[in-house]
Amino acid sequence: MNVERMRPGLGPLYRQVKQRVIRNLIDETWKPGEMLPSEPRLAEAFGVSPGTVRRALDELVSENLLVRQQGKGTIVCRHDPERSLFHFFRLVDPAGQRPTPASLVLACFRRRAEKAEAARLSLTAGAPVVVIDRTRSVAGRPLLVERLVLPARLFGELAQVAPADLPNTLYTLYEERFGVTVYRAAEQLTAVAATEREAELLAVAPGTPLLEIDRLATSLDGVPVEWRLSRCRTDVHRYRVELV
Amino acid sequence: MNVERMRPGLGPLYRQVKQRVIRNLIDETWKPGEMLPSEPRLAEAFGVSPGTVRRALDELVSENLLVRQQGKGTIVCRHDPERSLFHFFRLVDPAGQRPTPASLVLACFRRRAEKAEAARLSLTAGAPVVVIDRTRSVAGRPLLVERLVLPARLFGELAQVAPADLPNTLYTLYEERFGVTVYRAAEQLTAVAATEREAELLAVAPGTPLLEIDRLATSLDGVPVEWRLSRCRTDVHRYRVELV
DNA sequence: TAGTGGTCTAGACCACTTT
DNA sequence: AAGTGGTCTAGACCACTAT
Repeated sequence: MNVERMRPGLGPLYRQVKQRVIRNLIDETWKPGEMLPSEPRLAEAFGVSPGTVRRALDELVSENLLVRQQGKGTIVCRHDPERSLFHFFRLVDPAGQRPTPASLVLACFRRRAEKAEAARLSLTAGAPVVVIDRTRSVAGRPLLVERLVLPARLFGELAQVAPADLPNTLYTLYEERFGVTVYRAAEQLTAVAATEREAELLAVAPGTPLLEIDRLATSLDGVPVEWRLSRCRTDVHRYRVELV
Repeated sequence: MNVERMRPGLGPLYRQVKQRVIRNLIDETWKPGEMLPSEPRLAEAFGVSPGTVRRALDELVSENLLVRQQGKGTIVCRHDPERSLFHFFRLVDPAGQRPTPASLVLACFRRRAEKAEAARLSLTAGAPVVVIDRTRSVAGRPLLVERLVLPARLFGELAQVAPADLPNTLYTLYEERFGVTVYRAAEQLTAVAATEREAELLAVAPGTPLLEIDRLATSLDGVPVEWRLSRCRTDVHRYRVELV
């Protein structure tokens, strides 16, 4: 086909195809869980060869945005409850297994962003945010306490949800209810001492060392959508990372 | 070529090619820093098409075992001091920059493995190991204290090296002196309280929360080659992870 | 100029799923 | 039987590096 048509110096053709696919994911032309057109069909639609489409999809699969199913087709990744946990939750038990924590929402309300929050979420000072405080437990034992801060522009109605109705795996909710797909996150870990309140919530002595996880999650288009600050007991569970 | 010749049900052809390349890396047919034969040459040698070789090399590049240099060729990754740090060292300063820590070796000796050490390194009970205790500092300020345990079978002579001669980036030494390439590691993080000795070495109060990093490093052939237990101050530096 | 990796195309055959 | 992704091949042209 006519290569010139697609390439005003924007790099390799397969990356342009990849970006067009991502755009279709952002505007929900193809929604999570849905199937994409077949590779030959996409190739024709984009005016490139099947091999080029394949390479674009390869990258998207390796970035966990798509899943291939041999003989069936390619579908848009979904934040099923399992995936949500398996993908971003890095705490494992002594046997290396991921636990299934249960949430207890302590508070869920709307207010203006504090300075640090606005900075972290790239919001203007004082922009409205939704704040969620909760604890998560495994087998009845408290594991962590955390605060989530979200831009109200994206998640405004969240503050009206009854705390008890907030699901355990929020990313599924973000996706199904607000059309926001979290697909990348950066975490920063430090060791801190438990405050009085944290100690009480986690059933440990004040001053106990806790693992603080500071996570900033971004959506498909690179916009920060959630700031999450967790403090975890690590007497049983540990944070696991594979370095390649 | 004759596909049957290479495939007794061992999976895709390009993975068999990949394994053959890895074997050549293990037995040092191609050493770190050296250049591989060109892709057409490899294709001929392996009796497959260039595209298949390319796909095998693609995976090895994405696993950081090879580096491509357009117009020149493909070389075997080397644990340069920078790479060594950039690749496995996850602590960053407040600006997100990786520091260049300086090492101070406290001890380096040989003894029999303790039970936990043998288990972790897949050694028989009481097998000889080399133990290194050291601290690492940034800008004169202590950052972490750590103990490394290595199988003496692989690193026997290490115990005879004068502590002052041990380089800052050990993985370079492992590779150049002992032919051991570390290419994968798993880390487990917990929060712990500083002991008296750690507090002294790190210039903090006893009981200060520290980030404990438990790292098991494995070589090309999947054998554990180093167990490293670090305890870090996180008042300035933080452990950073990207979740994709 | 020759050789290398980087990209793109085109078409074959296989394994799997669906109808 | 038809359609899908998975693999493998073959050859074109480009960008870069060395000489």
